[in-house]
Amino acid sequence: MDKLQLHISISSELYTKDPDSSVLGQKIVSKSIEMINHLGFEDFTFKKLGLEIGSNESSVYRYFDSKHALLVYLINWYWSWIEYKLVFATLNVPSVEARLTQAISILTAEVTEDNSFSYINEVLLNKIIITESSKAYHTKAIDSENQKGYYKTYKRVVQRVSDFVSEINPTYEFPHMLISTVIEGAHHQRYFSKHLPALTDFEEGKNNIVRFYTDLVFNTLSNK
Amino acid sequence: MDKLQLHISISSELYTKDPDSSVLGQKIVSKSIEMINHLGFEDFTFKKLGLEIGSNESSVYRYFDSKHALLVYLINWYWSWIEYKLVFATLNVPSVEARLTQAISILTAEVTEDNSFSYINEVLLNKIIITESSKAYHTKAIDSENQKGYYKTYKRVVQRVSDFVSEINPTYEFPHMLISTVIEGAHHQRYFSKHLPALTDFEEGKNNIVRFYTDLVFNTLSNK
DNA sequence: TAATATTAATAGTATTACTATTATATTTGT
DNA sequence: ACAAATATAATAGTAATACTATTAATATTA
Repeated sequence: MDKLQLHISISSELYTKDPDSSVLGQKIVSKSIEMINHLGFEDFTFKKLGLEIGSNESSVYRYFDSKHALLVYLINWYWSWIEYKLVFATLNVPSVEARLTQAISILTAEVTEDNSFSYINEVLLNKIIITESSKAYHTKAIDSENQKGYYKTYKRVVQRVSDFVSEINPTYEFPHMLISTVIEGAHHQRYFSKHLPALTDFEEGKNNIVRFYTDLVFNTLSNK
Repeated sequence: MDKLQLHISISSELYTKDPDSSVLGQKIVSKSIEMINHLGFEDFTFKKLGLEIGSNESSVYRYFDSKHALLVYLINWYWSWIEYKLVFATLNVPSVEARLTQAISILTAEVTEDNSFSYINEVLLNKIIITESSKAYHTKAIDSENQKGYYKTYKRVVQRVSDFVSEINPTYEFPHMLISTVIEGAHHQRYFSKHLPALTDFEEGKNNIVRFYTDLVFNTLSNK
């Protein structure tokens, strides 16, 4: 899939004006990914973004209602991209076990290469998901936003992988818990490995996070 | 432990003036727990707090440098309290397996009663931990704050329970990952059950979250 | 070319997260 | 009992944030 000109389409509730439809919009998305990484979401502002892209704060507001809305957009882009990778990687794999193994790897591995089929840097976006995404849904407005479909892409990914789990063990009670635990857990472990290593058993180059969650899932499904 | 006049002591880096040392300080802590629950951390301000406790914004600042510092204080109070419960519940339990079962239950169960041995409402505090605590450590200042000991209570709790894991299976590679996955996971599942139920298999009254994580841990430790 | 849409620039607002200063209580040591 | 020290309240102020509104300039398209 490396040089494929893939187009991720994002549903229209997630922006005011489609950022994919203009050069300015693409610059907004592309530069905001860099800046959120660099400054952290709290210190990132539309004013600073406008300055960096040689444009104006008010121009950014025509694409996104708020910086929260921009973060939600980025998160949905990310999960659409993961969903694409998931579908692609499991398309012609006959064994469910192998499909689930692939899926867990995609969900828990660090993103190390920017596939550069677009103006979006997936390596940096993965870092944003790890460090900032929880701020998007830990909000008082969660319920109304959920109704508007702000989190549907994420939910669809969880459902898709939970289906593999249920196919392997149809009587297993907690497929969604298992997969959401794996996804959120892996993100936490990657963050902890850099900042709170006492909470982790991460070791460079040993693929511990992917191994840990893969074993966790298959032990859980095989046992009892 | 119900009516015990337990005193949780919080190390002095975590406040400017010890809130436990005055009526005003206690009111600050007590009221801020209510208000953060009610408003969410973003909309909670020291100005609003001052108003509610019939005092002044600037008075609050003498106890805590910032609202971030107050959140960190509350988180440490919570984990000190959990640590106390952990020690108490496993004190005279001879079997490690039973100690670990107890520990997982304490870490993953919902807090439903305010033990009222102090001015702190543990039920509300548990809700703050679930919805707001990730905002405390997903910060650009994490590394310097970690060095100052802002997260040591949490790390100590993880270590304590990881020790049970290692005692049961000394060759198991990932005791810290396992326990931090359980803790963070359980908090996520409780939040999802209320706001994003598609990510969960929660059912009222069936104790699914505690059961799920207990099974996860013991399957992982017994297998292979 | 005119109409339309897009973008840039400017200005303004309420609120936030503080800091600094001073006045007034309250506590404490002798 | 009284002065000294300390704690608190009140007021004012600041730079920055997260926007909104308006107008002007520039592209695009019909």
